[in-house]
Amino acid sequence: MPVLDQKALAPQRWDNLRTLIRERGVIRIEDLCRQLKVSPATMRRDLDQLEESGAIRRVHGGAVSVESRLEEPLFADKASLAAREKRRIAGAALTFIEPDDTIYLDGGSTVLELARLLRDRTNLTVVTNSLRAAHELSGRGPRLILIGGELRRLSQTMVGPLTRLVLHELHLDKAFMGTIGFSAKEGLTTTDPSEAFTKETVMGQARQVIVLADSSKAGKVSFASAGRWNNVHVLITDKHVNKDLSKQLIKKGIKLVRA
Amino acid sequence: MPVLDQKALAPQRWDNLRTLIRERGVIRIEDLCRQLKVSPATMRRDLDQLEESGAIRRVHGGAVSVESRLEEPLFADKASLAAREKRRIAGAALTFIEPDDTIYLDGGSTVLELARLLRDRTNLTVVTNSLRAAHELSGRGPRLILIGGELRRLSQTMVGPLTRLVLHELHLDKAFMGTIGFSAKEGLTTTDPSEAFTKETVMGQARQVIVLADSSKAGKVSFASAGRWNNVHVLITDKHVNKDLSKQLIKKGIKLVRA
DNA sequence: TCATAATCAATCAAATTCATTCACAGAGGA
DNA sequence: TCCTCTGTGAATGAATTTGATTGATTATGA
Repeated sequence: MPVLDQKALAPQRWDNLRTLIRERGVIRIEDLCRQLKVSPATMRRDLDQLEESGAIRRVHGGAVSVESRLEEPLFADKASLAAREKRRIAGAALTFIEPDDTIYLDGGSTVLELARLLRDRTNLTVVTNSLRAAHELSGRGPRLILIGGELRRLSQTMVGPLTRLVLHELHLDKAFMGTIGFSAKEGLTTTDPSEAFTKETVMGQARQVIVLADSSKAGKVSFASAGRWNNVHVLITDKHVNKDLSKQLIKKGIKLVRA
Repeated sequence: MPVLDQKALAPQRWDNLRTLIRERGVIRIEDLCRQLKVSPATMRRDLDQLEESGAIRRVHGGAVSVESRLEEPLFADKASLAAREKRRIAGAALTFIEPDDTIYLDGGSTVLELARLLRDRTNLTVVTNSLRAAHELSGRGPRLILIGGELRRLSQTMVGPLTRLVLHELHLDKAFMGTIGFSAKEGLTTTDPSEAFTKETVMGQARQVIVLADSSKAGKVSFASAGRWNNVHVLITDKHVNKDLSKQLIKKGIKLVRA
């Protein structure tokens, strides 16, 4: 990399910036400032631009290139933010579970937290399409029934038309559902139509439908509709959820729990 | 691994963490702190993040990689006993698999070895009732379909009447079956009637049935009948199997493979 | 079973990094 | 010349990350 002894124009700098970050995978702002001879403020502005264009991802203290294996967008950043909220929400969900219930556990990290809290319960039947929830309860815990289906690797859940077969044979007291997004108008939405199909089948099959979703999901609308509010009985979320949205949901007859 | 005395950015630390844990299988927090030069508090926070993303699993005192299944000592012991034979048998089974096949993988440690050998195959559909096999292929590999059913914890398989539903919808080119025991007279036997029911359903559904069983299973008769020889096409076992038994089986029309 | 030691989660304070605002400099146009 | 516009650097308070401390929880061995 050539050392610049002359102030470079902005587009040149961006080019060098891209190269530097791609080469090193990850680099801290301090180093970039030294190499490109600009102030931290300017560097941050540059990085903002590049992130906007999708070439890099900013992290606290520096930037990582999107090609690098350090970049792990899947669950990591999302989950870390709201991990505690998720546990709180899962805890609140526990109060809905009664002895000898048959409950359904959907995919998603919030519901997974609920699964973890059920490891010592034995007077319970858990039905699930989540491989991760199943794994969590595979050693000990409630009676466990997996619905069949095709594995969707991204979510580690079983989805698609095959899931209908087992579900139609079962009676579910309560279904605990996750979601990618929820909004007053569109209801629950998710990214994958097969996933959505299975969610709707479950919700049609359960006596009580309880949605677990932290406030980061609020207002989000994703690709596939996965259930309207008239099929939902309870929404458990956190305190940061919009007041306006809350009111609208309560008016729709949803019981709202803020954990 | 880059040796910088400069403080590493969080994503770098996470990457090193993932590598360390994957390499060693298990590692305690204390060691991680020393290696990555951070406080235990930070390390715990990092581990929480990685667990949330599914990359690792936390245990008291440290972390284990999700690949290494140290949590099931019972199963591990069994697997190590005749591990080499099992791998040889699984390797021999590979030759029966053709591109674009739809195959069934039963429970048991020998069939699990076969699953491991399929991690890089994508032109394949795998149907299974084994949670372990599913876990083995959950990250990448063939299209994966799980049949539903109740989890039998001892074998980590889905069994019982519910399994029939999905199976009846599918056409299986080859079924690779495990067993507790096999004998010329009684055929395949297993300990649990529900398990036996599912095995028989599968064998009725598959065009070709291939049994994988090392010689320690030979002559054993267990509680529940899980299939007679006229439903079996191939038996893959090892060289130590009794000559007399071999002859009897060949006479029954079984193709015998000694791996 | 109990006691002990190790480990953990929660909280706080310090340090670092960040976003925002403002002022300044130079380029180009009227 | 004056004005505006853009890009830059500096300064501020806000936010994030980190390590230390605490009391609680969990494993281990007698």
